[in-house]
Amino acid sequence: MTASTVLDEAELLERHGVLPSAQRLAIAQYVLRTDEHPSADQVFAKVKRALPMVSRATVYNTLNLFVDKGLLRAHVLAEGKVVFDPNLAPHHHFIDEETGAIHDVPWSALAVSNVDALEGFDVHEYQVVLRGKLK
Amino acid sequence: MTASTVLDEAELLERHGVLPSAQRLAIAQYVLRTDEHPSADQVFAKVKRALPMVSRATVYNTLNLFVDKGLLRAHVLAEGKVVFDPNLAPHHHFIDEETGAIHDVPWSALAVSNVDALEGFDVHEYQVVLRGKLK
DNA sequence: ACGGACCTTAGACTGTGTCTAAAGCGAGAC
DNA sequence: GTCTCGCTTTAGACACAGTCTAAGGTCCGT
Ligand SMILES: [Mn+2]
Ligand SMILES: [Mn+2]
Ligand SMILES: [Zn+2]
Ligand SMILES: [Zn+2]
Repeated sequence: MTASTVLDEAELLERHGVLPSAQRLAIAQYVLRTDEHPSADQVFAKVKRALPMVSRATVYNTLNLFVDKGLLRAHVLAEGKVVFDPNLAPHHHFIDEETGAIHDVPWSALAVSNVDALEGFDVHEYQVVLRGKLK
Repeated sequence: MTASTVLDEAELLERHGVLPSAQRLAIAQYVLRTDEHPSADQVFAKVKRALPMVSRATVYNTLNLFVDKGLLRAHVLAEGKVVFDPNLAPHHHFIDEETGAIHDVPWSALAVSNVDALEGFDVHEYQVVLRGKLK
């Protein structure tokens, strides 16, 4: 994986109009592959292990750039932090009330009816947000 | 309304185990009747008009107390602020992407199927969060 | 080499929410 | 009527997420 992974990440960034740099690649290699829904400061902590001199501002700038360029989505699902999600397909979220962990729920696992018929609202996107404990 | 409204609020607080004070009543009279989904600092701004000496700490303490006592629900629907909602019945939320305004969507307006059959998740509550523009 | 565009950096700054320590208040006890 | 004790309120300090600024670094094209 290693060498070809980095090349693939560079290509992916370029295809989305993002010039690859060492910092952007290090951030991409973690955040575009995780299923942890990390916050910006969690990304910062992870990336510092691979690239100790990276700055907090660069991590925030890069995550926001990735969102703008369509490489990542940002979600607000709990108090106090935005989380980043490389899963670009529509899906729902389950939040473990005991740990705060966020789990993806496939779009096909649930069905929401009547969205198009809602009076007065022109809905661009929606998701079901579920809370509970793991079974 | 006015005089009997205050009495009703005091009774409501007492029934939920909250000792009524002038500050708590002033906060209750706004936040338990609004449909604006205000943030704590929006509540603070409103309540200061009626009770100019009220402190920010009291507003935060009181809103959290109301949530603990089941008079209010707190929601995190956008970055950077918790909003408070006196509508205790299950319902969904539509967020106007242009203004950030939050609108209630009645539970009966949508139907979510298959929640109970989700593998691995013991769901305690859920809601649909919709974003778009007003029609 | 040089210039210029773009990127990264440290740290200051802002806004939301919590905590602390001291003062205020009010319903009984006397 | 005053005391007292628990509860409430207050101002401001504090903690943390996120943004901004100003300065310096990097990468190319010439
Ligand atoms: Mn952002
Ligand atoms: Mn809270
Ligand atoms: Zn997700
Ligand atoms: Zn609501």
